[in-house]
Amino acid sequence: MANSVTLNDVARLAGVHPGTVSRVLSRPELVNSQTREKVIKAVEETGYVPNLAARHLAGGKSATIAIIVPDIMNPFFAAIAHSVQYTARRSERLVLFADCNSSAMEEREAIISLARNVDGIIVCAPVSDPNELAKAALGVPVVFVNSEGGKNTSVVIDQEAIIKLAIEHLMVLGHTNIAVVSGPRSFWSTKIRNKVLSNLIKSRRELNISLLKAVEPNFEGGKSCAKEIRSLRVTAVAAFNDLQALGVIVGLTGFGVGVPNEVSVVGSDGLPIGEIMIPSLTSIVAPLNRIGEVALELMDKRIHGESELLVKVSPYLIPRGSTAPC
Amino acid sequence: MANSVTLNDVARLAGVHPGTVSRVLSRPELVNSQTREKVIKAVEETGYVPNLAARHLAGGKSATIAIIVPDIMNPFFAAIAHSVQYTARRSERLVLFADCNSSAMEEREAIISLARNVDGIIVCAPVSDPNELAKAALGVPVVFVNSEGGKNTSVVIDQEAIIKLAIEHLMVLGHTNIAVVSGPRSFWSTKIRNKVLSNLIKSRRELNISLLKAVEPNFEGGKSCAKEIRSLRVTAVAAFNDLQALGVIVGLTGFGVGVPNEVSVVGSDGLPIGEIMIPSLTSIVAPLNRIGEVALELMDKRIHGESELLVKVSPYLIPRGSTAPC
DNA sequence: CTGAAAGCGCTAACAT
DNA sequence: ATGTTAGCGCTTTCAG
Repeated sequence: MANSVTLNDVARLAGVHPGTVSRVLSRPELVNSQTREKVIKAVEETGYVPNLAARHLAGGKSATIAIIVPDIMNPFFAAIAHSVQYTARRSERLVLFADCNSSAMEEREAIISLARNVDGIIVCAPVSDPNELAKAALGVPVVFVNSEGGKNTSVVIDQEAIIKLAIEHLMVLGHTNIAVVSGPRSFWSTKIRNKVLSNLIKSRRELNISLLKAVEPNFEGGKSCAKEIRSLRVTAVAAFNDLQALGVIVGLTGFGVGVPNEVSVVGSDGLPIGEIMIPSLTSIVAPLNRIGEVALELMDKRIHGESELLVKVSPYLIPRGSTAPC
Repeated sequence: MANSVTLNDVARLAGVHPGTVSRVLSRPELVNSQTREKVIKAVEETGYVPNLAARHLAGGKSATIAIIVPDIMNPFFAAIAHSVQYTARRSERLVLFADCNSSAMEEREAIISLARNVDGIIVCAPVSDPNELAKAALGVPVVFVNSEGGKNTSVVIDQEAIIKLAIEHLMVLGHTNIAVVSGPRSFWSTKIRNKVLSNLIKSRRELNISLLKAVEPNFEGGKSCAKEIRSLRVTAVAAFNDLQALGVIVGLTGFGVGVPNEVSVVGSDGLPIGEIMIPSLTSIVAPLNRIGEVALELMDKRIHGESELLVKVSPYLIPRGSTAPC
């Protein structure tokens, strides 16, 4: 489309062969500095922008990566998408994005239609089996976020640390009767957390931890637990994530249970909303802006044949208004 | 990359010429039904997925569009991005996404680097001059969301309706002393709304509307207005958007001013958070899921040479807990 | 209705 | 250090 300037136009203007222009753009050190200057000048004068399709076809690299998220409206994934796009731009790569509506089918379709057209795919919190997804990518590097296992490459938020930080924080405040709200059974993170919790329950007999049934990791899910939490007579709750924590707080408040006066609540993710709600939310912050960086590093390593399979990023706790001494 | 199946492979398997396979894929009606069946079978057996780069190069269409947003973490834009991507997928188009951090420079750079590689660009709430941006796109169709003017194609949320719905709702509740919080001066929507407001102030002498100074369209911006609002002794506030409304409510509450008992607050955008906060937020809902649809329709029309320049989508009011009779 | 052939804009060997 | 050449995988004329 449009009156686009091609590499040939630049070559003509600079009085060199197209191959030379290509070289200046990809490996300038191979070109005589005078020639290089001429070419660069011509590029600037013409406003030349490379045609990625042609590059892809000729060179085998698309300079494009894809990110697949279950739901871009979820601030957790929006933050990851932001981080991926920010990092990709620094290395002059474009980002294709697909929102699969938490549907396994759409996720699979997205992988298939993207694989041939990108240099790598980042899949956030996959809803289908990662091994299957990796297979569907037909050799294109896939990096998973918050998922782990098989021969896959992953960057995950350290789930064990999340649990430990939350429980420890509550213990320091004197809480021993604690309810833990569970995320969906299908989530990788839920599985890990539940494992860690059962160990904790065994090893720390002074604690009385009630693991609640699995609910959706959102406001409604949290709110739906409020009744059970009240009847449990615990003094503290650790929610699966911030949205759920918010639901728990609203639910408890609705039953006349004060937060943090009567019950302390700790969330997870460190979403911006936790800062502004009342009470503000104590949360285990996941450094989401690092996820994109790490994911792209891992992708590059995989492209170059390395095989660092797993990076855990460490969360940290921000104490705020929703937790108080027992 | 990978052991990808090409169109030639399919042709060989089906025992036809590659050109025929291409035809089956693009204009099946031109092909004998028996041949077509053979080809389709071969496509399925091989799991052939077209190489978009090659298609783009040969056919001039990339089957890819781009969306540029100021900030994907803002749920308003996340919703639009979701809608665009959902619509694009139905017509088998991929979506490149760029988050320009509300920076005019990054916005411009994004347009330039994307233009050559997509069939069209959607720019949400442009921070730089739309005419300049359209020029930078070098003939690639650009559709603006919430921006208007020049010869550009836009889809906008009817700003006049937003103001009128908000004010009318408050009037019906008996409010006559109303503060209106303003968005950033640079926003197209701010300009429109302020114009509508000054007309309203002139024509409705029974109303006492105070137009507050411009603040950021987020929680902090809203909160920073609370003091002035209190001193104004109004009974109602119309915020620029929901995030701001939330800030106003938190700020007022902090000063001991009850919402909605003493002051009613109405927001705009209809974000999910308005539903769950306490009090829940009366808001002017923008049908964001329609934006993507409309934007892509307009883009297609522009590609086919039509020139429908502007579509306004209509917002509607959802009354909730943050507004009450005066 | 289908085969043949040219070429989209670029890169990467190879040749000089 | 630069020019030359042969495609990358596909669409699209043009013939037949």
